Amino acid sequence: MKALPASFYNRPTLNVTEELIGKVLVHDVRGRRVAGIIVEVEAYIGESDPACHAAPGPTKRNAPLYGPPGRAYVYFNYGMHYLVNAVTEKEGSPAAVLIRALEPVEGVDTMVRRRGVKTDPGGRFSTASSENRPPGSVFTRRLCSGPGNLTKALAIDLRQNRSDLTTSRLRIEDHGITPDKVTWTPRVGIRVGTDREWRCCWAGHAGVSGRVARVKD
DNA sequence: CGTTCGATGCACT
DNA sequence: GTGCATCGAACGT
Repeated sequence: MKALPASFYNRPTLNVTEELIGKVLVHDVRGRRVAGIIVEVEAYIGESDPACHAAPGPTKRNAPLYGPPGRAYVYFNYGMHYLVNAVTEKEGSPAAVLIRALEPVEGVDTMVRRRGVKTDPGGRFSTASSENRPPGSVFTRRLCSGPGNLTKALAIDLRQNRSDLTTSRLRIEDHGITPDKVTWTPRVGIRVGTDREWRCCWAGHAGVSGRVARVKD
């Protein structure tokens, strides 16, 4: 399956944001392919967006945001989580799309092991009914739900920062999957820039993360 | 169902 | 020293 070309990312970020829903994030580690359908993302656009890491201007950490589109921007947060973004727009225009949730489709056993969760058939990581999923896939709906959870399941860390999503073992592919409908809401887990409705979800999808917007003072 | 809170490390002021 | 683009356990209703 072919990865999306750089031209896909070299466009207005909100267009890329919406069209990433249904695409497939893949990580190949030592020949072990693990993948999930993207069902929830958020846009972070430019130095004028107070929630974007580019808001303070260029720094060592946010440098990938200023780089070429189609690269990964991975950073470490809260002392324990890695978060992965796809860099968008032309070089010099700092913007990216945060990947917040996946529906697991390949390497579920590997994801379960990396997450360290128990596969309790009756519990919260159990299979769930879902339409629009490839036949035969096991849908463990919480396995890759949340930006910190999915990087753990896919073994994404700072080694993948600046990886080329069009050619490297961390890639985003088009499998011809399209959501029936997407929903735009305010972004989640931030204290500033909550007025922008730049979170895009596969409407009604069970894999969307359960986090709620924080109340502003 | 809801809210609160501790874990944990680093970039940035 | 402060504040995170989080998570899940532990509580309250």
